Amino acid sequence: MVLNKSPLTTCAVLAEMPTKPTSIKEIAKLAGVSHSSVSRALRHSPLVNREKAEQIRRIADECGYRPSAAARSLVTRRSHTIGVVVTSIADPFVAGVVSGIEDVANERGYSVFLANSGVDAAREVRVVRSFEEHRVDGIVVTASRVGALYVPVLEQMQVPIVLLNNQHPSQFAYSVMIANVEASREATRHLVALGHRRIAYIGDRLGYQSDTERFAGYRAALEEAGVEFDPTLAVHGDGKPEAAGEAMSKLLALALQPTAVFCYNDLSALGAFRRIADSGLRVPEDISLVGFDDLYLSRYLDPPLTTVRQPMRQMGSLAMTTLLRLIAGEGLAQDIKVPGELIIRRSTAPHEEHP
Amino acid sequence: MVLNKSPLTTCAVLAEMPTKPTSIKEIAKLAGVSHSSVSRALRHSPLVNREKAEQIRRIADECGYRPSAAARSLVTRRSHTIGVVVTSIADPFVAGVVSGIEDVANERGYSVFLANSGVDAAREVRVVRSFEEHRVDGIVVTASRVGALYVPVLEQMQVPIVLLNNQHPSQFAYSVMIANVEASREATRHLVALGHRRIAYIGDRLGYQSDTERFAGYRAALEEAGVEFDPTLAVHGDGKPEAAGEAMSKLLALALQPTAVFCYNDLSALGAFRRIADSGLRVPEDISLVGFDDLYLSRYLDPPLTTVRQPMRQMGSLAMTTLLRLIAGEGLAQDIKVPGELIIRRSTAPHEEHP
DNA sequence: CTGAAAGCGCTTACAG
DNA sequence: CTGAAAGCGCTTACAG
Repeated sequence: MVLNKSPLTTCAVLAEMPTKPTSIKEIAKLAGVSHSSVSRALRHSPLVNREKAEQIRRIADECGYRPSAAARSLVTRRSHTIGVVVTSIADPFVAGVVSGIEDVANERGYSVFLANSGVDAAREVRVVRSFEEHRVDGIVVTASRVGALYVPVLEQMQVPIVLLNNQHPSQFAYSVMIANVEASREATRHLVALGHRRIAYIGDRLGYQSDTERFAGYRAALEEAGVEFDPTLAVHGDGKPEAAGEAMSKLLALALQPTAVFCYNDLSALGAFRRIADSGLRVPEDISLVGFDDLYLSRYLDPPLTTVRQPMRQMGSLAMTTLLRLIAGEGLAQDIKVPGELIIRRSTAPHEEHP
Repeated sequence: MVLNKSPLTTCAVLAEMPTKPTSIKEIAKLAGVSHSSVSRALRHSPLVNREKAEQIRRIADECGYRPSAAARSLVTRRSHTIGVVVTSIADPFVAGVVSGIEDVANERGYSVFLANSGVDAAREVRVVRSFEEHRVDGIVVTASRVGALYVPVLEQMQVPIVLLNNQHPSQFAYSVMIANVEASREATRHLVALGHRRIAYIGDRLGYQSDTERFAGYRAALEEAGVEFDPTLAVHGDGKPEAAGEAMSKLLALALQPTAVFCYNDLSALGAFRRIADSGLRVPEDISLVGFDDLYLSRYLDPPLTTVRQPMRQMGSLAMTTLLRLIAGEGLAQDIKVPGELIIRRSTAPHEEHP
C-alpha cells in the first residue's frame, strides 16, 4: 500500500511523474484513496482517518500540490478575494491605505485584486465588470470620486462595499472616514492660537466631501475665534502640488496677504510651499503652513511640515476588517469616523506683527 | 418566441426574476436557445447566427449578467490574472511601478492580484501559495529581496516571471532593470564637473544589486576623473530617510567633510538633507546633494532635488508587456535595461573653495 | 448554424 | 470513516 511507503518512496513516485500534480485525483491515486478523501484531508475535515489524513497531506505537500481556487470557489460560492478600487495607487495616501488593507487580507486568507480606476469612466466600468466576473466577496473603494453614476453600478453587484474617505456623499451603508471637520478645526485653532488672523485655505476641487468638511472645520475655528471669514482667502487647487501652487499665487497677489495657510493636504502644502519659497518669502517666518495627511515624507521637508496625521494604514485595516464582518453577514454601525491627529512641526510659528 | 420580444418585454421577464441571472443557462432560457449558443454568442464566436447572437448579448447585457471567471478559467486553463509581489506598496517607487503594470494589465484584460510580501518570510510563502492556487498566468516581482530561498519556490511554479529592479542577481531569465551603473556614473560626473572632489556615497544595504551597481557607477566616475576613492566617504543606510540620516551624520563627523553626496535614492537624499539642515549647513551652498528615482515629490523640495529619474511607470508597463509576451509563448531578450535620466535641479552647485 | 455531452477540479450530501 | 455521484458554470469537440 502506497500509504505505508516512506517519504523517500513517495518522492520516487513523484520523480516518475512528468509534471507536478494538478488535481486532487492525482493525489488520490498516489495515496491510494478516493479523491473525496483527499479533499477532506486537505480541508482538515474530521471525516477522515487522522493518520490517513496526515499521509495525504504529506504527499500533497511533497508534490507541491495546490488546490485550484477557481474550482473550489465554483462550488463554495466564495472566492476569498476582494476588490480594491483606487483612483491612483501612486497617490501616497492611497498607497498607505492599500497597504493596511493588504495586511489584514493576507492575514485572513484573502487575496486582493487591485484596480486603478483613474479618471477614466470607461476604465471604471471595466474594473467593476472584472470584479463581478471574478465574483469578489467584497469591495473597498478608496478616496474615490465615487458618486452619482458609479453608485448604482456598484449597488447592483450585491456584495458588501466599504468606502474609504469617499469624495461624494452617497447612500452606501458603510464607510471609513477621517473626522475631517474636527481635525481641520483643530489645525486652524492651532494657527489662531499662534496669533494668526489672516488665515487662508487652499482646498481641493469644489464638491468633494473631504474638501467641504475640511473647509467647514476651518470656518468653525475662525468663527469661534471671532475672526471674520474673508472669502478672498479661500482658494481651490486639486489636491496636487501644481494646482495648489497656482492657488498660492493668488493669495500672494492679494493686497493683504495671509500670514498662515491651511492646506487641504500635504501635497497641496508642498505646492504652496514651493511657490512661497520662489517668491522670496519664508516658511514659517513669513507664512505659516499646515497640511493634512502626514505623508511619510512630510517630516523630512525643510521645515518639517505641521499637519494632521491620517492613520492611513490603520484606516485601510479598519476598512478591510469591516468588509470581512460584512462578508460574514454581521451588521454594523454605518459610518466609522477615525480621529486625525495634529502633528505640530516647524512650518508653523507665532505671528509677529511687522511694524 | 422570446427573441422577438422588445427590450421592454425582456425587462418584464427580468422583473419577474427573483435575482439577476448568474449562469449561462438562465440566459439560455430567457433567449430560448441552448446554453452552448449563449456561450458562443458571448464569446463572439462565428458559430452562431449573427442576429441571434446579438439578441443573446442584448439580453445578457440587460440582465447585468457576468460570466464566471472561475468557471471559464477552469476549462480554458487561463485565469487572465497575474500576481504582483512587492515588498511594500507604500514605497513610492513601487507604487509608481505598480501603476504602470496595472495600466497595461487593465488595457489587455488582465486582473492583478497585489501582494505585499514585506520582510516576513512566512508571508512570502503565503503569497506564492495564493498565486499558485489562483493559477495566475504570470508574476512580476518588484524591487524585491528575491533571492536565494525565494527563487526555487517561484521557479517551481512553472509560470513566467519578470523581475523589476531585483535586488539579488538571480538565475531568472527575465528582468527589467534601470541602467544603474551608467546613470550613477553620469550623476557623479555631474558633481565632478561642478568641481567637487570629496564626493560621498550613501548606499542602501550591502549586498543589494542596485546598491552594488550604483556604487560601481560612482566609483567609475571618480576613477575616470582621476579622483582617488576614499573609503571613509562610502557609507550605508537602508534606502530610507532615517538610516540615511545616520549615515550622513558619520560623513558630517569626518575631519574632511564631503562637499557633495550622491545618494542611493531620493528617500536617502531626504534623510541626508534633513541631517545637513539640522547641523546648520546648507544645500547646495555647503554640500551638494544628488538622489536617485525622481520621486513625485522631489521637485518640490527646497531646494528641488537633483536626481536620476527612473521612469517607474514605464518600467512597470514594460514589465507587464514583457510578461504578456512570455505568457503568449514568445521568447525574448533576457534582460531589459532602461536608461535613467539625470535631472539637474538646485540641490547641486559648483564647489567653491573656502579660503 | 445548433444542441447534447463531456469535462475542467473541486465540495458535499448520500448511502454504506 | 469511505467512496460514488451530483453539481458548481463554463467551453468545446462531436454529431447532426
